[in-house]
Amino acid sequence: MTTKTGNRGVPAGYDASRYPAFAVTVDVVILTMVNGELHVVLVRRGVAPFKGMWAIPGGFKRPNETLDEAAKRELAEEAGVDSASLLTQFAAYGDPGRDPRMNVVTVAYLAVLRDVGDVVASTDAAHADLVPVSEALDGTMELAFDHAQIVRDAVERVRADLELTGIATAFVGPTFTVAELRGVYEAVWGVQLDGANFRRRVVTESGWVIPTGRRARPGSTGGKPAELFRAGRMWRQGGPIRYPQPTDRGRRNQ
Amino acid sequence: MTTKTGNRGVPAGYDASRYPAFAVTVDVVILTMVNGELHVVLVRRGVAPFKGMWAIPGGFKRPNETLDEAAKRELAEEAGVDSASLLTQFAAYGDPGRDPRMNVVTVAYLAVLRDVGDVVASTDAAHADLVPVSEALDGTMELAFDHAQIVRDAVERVRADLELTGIATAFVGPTFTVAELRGVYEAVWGVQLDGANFRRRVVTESGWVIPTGRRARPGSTGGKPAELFRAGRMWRQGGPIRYPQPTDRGRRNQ
DNA sequence: GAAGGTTTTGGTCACACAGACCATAACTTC
DNA sequence: GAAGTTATGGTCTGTGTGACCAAAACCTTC
Repeated sequence: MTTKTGNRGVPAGYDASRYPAFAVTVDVVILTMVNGELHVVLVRRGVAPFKGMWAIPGGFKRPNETLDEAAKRELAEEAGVDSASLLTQFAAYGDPGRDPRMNVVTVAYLAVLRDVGDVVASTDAAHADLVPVSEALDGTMELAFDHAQIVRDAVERVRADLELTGIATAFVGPTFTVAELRGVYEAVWGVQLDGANFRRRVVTESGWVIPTGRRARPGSTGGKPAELFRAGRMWRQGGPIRYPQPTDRGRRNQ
Repeated sequence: MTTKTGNRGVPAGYDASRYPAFAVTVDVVILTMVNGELHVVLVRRGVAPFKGMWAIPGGFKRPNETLDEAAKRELAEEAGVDSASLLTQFAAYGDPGRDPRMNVVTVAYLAVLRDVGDVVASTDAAHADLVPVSEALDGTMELAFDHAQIVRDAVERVRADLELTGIATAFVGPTFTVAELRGVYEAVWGVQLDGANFRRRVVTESGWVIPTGRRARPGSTGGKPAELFRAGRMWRQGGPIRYPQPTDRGRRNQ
């Protein structure tokens, strides 16, 4: 490895100080399902700039870590989460002036958590909060930097990945009911799916869900107790559900 | 905009020099169709490190330009291309040691060109070359930095985008034949598609292709001259062709 | 404990679509 | 002309999807 002190083998034109220096940050959009609605983890900024405004967790990348490692570290430090079901990079932002202090290029990650009822409580800083994405993006909440755009892009990514990857299973626990899984699709896409058709798709074709034999306790509103499943291997190669195409056929109840 | 000299409004903790400095580069994977095969534009590095090896075009981001602008500039400077049909960011790479000189984070872009028969000739540096991606990735060509992985990721992205976006039309000219368009899918996916079924899909349903009334001159091998089409508006909302699902039904000729 | 409401879960039906497969038209070269 | 090649239009069949119905198994309330 060539060190900065020794110039051997490196021509004179390659003086590192000649090239513009940037700070590189990693920001993590943490999404999860709460009460059948998509939520995002936001923190309150305690320092300028944008002091007191909401922001997504993030921080500076260190020279000796990869981008993925930095994202994992920030996830743990700022949101108090040890391991997410899913952590993927999805975009980079580098507009001049996006940070008033200096030139900052940020790499954005998408994290999906399951069952984060205690995340808000467990974070030691106690400044992290779960906010519905609808509220975070409807303009009433002012987000720091270009974080509103970053959250928008993350949600857009999830919507697309729902068809292409097994990201839906990252929103639910290790065991789950069919209705729970369907709720993920309905919340992220903002649609209503037929429960019977959804079940047929994932439970009839083998490989998507594996029955555990146990049943979930019905909610306070009653109903037949649902079977509990584990995620199968097929989720590695995509998702079983496609975004519903509007048909002009039977639209009886409308 | 806050300058580095004045510290007004910024707390003492925010000394920019305290945070690790990175160089930020933008690299562009330029893909195009040549002779029914997917090709990538590579340049020979004239300077260390990796002098003499192949690399994808790229360069340092300037502080006063956005990432998208930097990509457009590099596309013009290094490959001699004024405007690509498509230029999208798709990943960022920041592993420590990926550049032996210093800490470099690179943002990778995917560019798709149509009709680049003269690109290689027109580039003033005359060091750009069109290489089949199969050759670029089969291990015989040594690519600088982590550029082999970047090209792999770009191709993977194109494969997925073929179903989701109108990226297929970026590979063909402003007017094209159905067979030309089908060739894009066959080359990128590495599959054989039935010509009749493909035509029915894109030409029967309106909005995908618009007939121009003209016909293309048949190739030297003969055949009925094909109709020339323009791309319709539907490509904005996705692609009409899905990756073929292997069926176990009629496999007569095999 | 009976009644009514709710959720799960299994089934049917019809339509659209995708893939396989001809068949014909319109060009090329030999 | 004859033979080969490509484009283009058509048919057919199995599969999948969406809409819908109905029974099963729980809850709460009277």
